[in-house]
Parts: sequence; structure tokens; C-alpha cells
Amino acid sequence: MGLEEVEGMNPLARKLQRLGRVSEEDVQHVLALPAIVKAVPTGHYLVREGRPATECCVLLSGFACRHKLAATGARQIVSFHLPGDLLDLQHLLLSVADHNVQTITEAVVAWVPMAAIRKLTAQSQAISDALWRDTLIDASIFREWVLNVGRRDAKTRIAHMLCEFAARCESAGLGSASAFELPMTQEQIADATGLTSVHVNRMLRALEADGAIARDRRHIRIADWQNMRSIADFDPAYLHAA
Amino acid sequence: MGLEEVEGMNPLARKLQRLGRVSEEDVQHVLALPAIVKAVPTGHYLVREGRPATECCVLLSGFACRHKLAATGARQIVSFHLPGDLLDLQHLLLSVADHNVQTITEAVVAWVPMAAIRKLTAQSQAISDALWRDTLIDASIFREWVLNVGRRDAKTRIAHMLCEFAARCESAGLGSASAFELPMTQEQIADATGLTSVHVNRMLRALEADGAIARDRRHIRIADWQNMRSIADFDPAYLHAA
DNA sequence: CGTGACGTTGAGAACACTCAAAAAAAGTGG
DNA sequence: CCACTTTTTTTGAGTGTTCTCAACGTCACG
Repeated sequence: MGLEEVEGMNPLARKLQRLGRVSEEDVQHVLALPAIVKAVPTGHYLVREGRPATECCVLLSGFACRHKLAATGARQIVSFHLPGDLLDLQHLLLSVADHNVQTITEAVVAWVPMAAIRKLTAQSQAISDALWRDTLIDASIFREWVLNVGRRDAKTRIAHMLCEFAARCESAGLGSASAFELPMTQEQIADATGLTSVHVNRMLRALEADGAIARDRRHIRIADWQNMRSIADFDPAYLHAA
Repeated sequence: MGLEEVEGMNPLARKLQRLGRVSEEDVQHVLALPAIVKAVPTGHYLVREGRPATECCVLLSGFACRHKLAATGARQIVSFHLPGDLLDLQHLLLSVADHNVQTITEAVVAWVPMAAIRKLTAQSQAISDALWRDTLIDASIFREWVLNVGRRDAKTRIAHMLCEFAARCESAGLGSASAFELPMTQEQIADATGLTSVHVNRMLRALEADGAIARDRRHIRIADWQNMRSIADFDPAYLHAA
């Protein structure tokens, strides 16, 4: 089964179109890449630190996170991933993985041989640019996370993470930024923000008490987005979405 | 004055050779790029957040840092840069800067028009790969910084920063990793590690008291590198230097 | 209806922060 | 080269945000 046979609007095609001036023909070339599509369960490792990668994993549905471990065993999530995301473009040019990628929900992924992608990037400047641009946007998000974890207090930090997730979901066509479902546990939010799950819990309730968000289970509503932006110190410029 | 006229072994040429299979001819093409070389003082801004960038800045001598500001005014340094580093390759494909770049010492920089670089990357796959690879390594370092700031305690965090800086200096040919000069103030170390300068001072003295490092002003000696690696939780794999 | 994962709450401890001030070093100008 | 200023480093005392440990509640699922 190939990428072009994925049901519904292909999230990868959508993402490519967002990334730049990629022609319809180029998108077709990408979707024609040889791929093995698989359904994987929650918690499944897609990339392992220290392992060489010869295939590129595309997330077609579900959510994933990228994480690293400290010597103490503490885990730091360095990014979350949505349908359409290319999960290891790094390995197009870096031979060994420096982090793990793991699903946080059930997911459907496509495995594409690196060699096939390299061939395509050599042929099409537009595709090469789009993929490079994608890795640059990832890097921009990492920079923002360094700031988030390094210089914001717990409440702001969590609010920022929520804003970013909401904005990215909306821009990926997964629904509205003002009402969405969180796929991650509070412990995963903790690992992403450099806090403990206990403190994440307290701060989520504090955000709720402040009226910044409304919660029902994992469902989040942001009634006043301008207010939330200000509480979260969130300026979406770093997402380079436009 | 062009890049090829820089005195001594050109740090950019050295870096390109480290980045991949770039032929002597390709290196010459890079050095032949039109460039305006300038000496700039300490604290000079090379890139400003929010500004579009049409030129790429190459650091030829001296040191620089990349930083972002939180709404509270707190500053987070997200990376340090050494001679040979390309300071805004991001802007090859992202039109607006999402962070600042500022010198932390006197420096000499070369300004190269983006258009000229784009032309070169379109012509040579090897150069394009080398530059893309450089941005991917930057991203890997950002990921490590998220972990460093998010999940390591203050002493480990500072030790890690020192190890990284030492390793990068050595690999850039600026001297030995076991004895080097720090170009940054303790306040800048604080901004890079998400701490206060007061606490950085205490932790540096603690590292000294532990025998992990020896200091004289900004000069650092690491007698037992294996010990320091272990204290710092430092594994250089993420630098993808090999 | 049991079991395990996830979320919630409380009490006490700790790591890092704030404020403040002095000492040392590095620039600056006469 | 010395007096002066500014920046950087160092030290102390008290505070607070976040952590740790521990327990209990709740929900999903078999």
C-alpha cells in the first residue's frame, strides 16, 4: 500500500502545500514514493536514539512525541507531532538518531526509504526546499522550547505549550484552536515543560480557575484567545506558518 | 574584500570540510561568494527578531550568541557560535527572523547575499547537503539544550554547557577541550542555562571545589575529562561531529 | 467488578531565586 | 601610568516556586 492510497485528504500533501510553492505535480511525486503503511499502538517507538535510520517515518494519523533521556532517567519531550509530520527528516543527512520518537496515541505511519526521498530532493528544488524548510521550522520550535523551559514560570510554560499545540492543530486542519482535544497525559505535558506531573495538574487547575481555559477531561476550550495568548506569552511568529 | 582573502586558514572552509564530502572545488566556490567583511564590537546585533534577512552572516572570528526574550524581559540564549559558523542559514528559507543574534566578543563577520548562496546550493548538491546538514546539527543541539534546561539540575546543566563549548571549540580547531578560554560572562552562562548569574557563580565554584574544573578568570581547565563527562551527563553524539 | 492508568490533593523539603552589598577586574580618559 | 568608572564576580541572608513523597479518587477497559 502506497501513500497515495491513504483515505481522505492526505495530511502529508496538505503539509507540503503549506510549506511552500510545491506544484501539484511535485506533490504527486511525493505521494508516489514507495511506502509501507502501518498501524501502530500507543507507546510504540518509531525512532530509537543511537540507531541508524534508513527509512523516514511519516505520521498519517495519531500523535507522537520526540524525547531524550537524562542520566538520572528523567525524560524530556522536545516536540510533539501531528498527522502530516515527517518524523525523521534529520536522518536524511545525519546517520545516527540522537533522540527517540514514540507514539502517544494509536497511529498510522508510512515508512519511506531515505534513498527514495534523496532521489526526489535531488530532482526537485521545490521539494528539497519544502523539506529543508520543514526542518528549519522544527528548529525554530526547538528554540522557542528552550526559552519556554528556561525562562517562563510553570503556569506560563504550560499555557504556552497549549497555545502552540492548538495553533499547530488548527493549521494542520485538525479543528479549531479554541476547542480541541489534548492527546497527551499530564505526565507527558510535564516531560515537555520540564515540570512534574503533580505541578502540571495544579497549574492546569490554576489556568482553569483564572478563566484562561475550560477543561472537560482532555478537552480544552479557550474562550478568550487574546487573553490566553497574553497569559501564555505566545506569539505564533516562530511557527512560520504563513 | 571577499571571503577568500581572510587571513589564515579560513574557518568557513574548515567547517565545510567537516560537514561532509565537499570537494576542494566546491569549497572554492563558497569562498568566492560575494561578501562584505566587517569588524564589529562586543554586543553588536547581527540578526534582529522580526526583521527580514536578505544576507547571511558568517562569523570569521570572535563569538556570538542567539537569544530570545520572554515577555517578562528575561533573556534566553539558545546557542553560542564560534568562528566558521553560519549565523542565519535559517533565513535561506524562512523570511523573518524569530530570534536575535548578538556578538559576545569583538568579532569579524562576512555578509553574503542570500541569493548568491541559493544559487550555489541549486548548483551543487554537495554544498546544499553540507548546509542543510549544518542546520540539522544546530537543531540537534537545540534539542539537547531543551533537555539540559528542562531536566538537569544547575550544576550538571552548567557542566554540560562547558563540555559542549569545549568540544565544539576543539572540533573547530580553536584549541584543546581540556584547557580553553570562556568568551562569555557568568550572566550569559545564566541566560544560556536558564539560571541566575548568582547561582551560576555558586555552581562554578562548586564544580571547582569538586575538582571537576580549575579556573583562572575565564580560563577553564578540565583535568579529568572522563570525570567531567560523567558529572555533566555529556555524550557528544548529538554534535554529529564525526 | 477488578485492575491499571491517570488525575487530584496535602504536607513538608529543597533547589534556585531575590535583594543587597562588597570585592575584584576590566575599561576609560586625563 | 594612574584615578576613575563600569562591568563582572563573589558572598550572605531570607524567600518562594517547584519538587518529593504519599495517598486517594476517578475513569476506561477487560
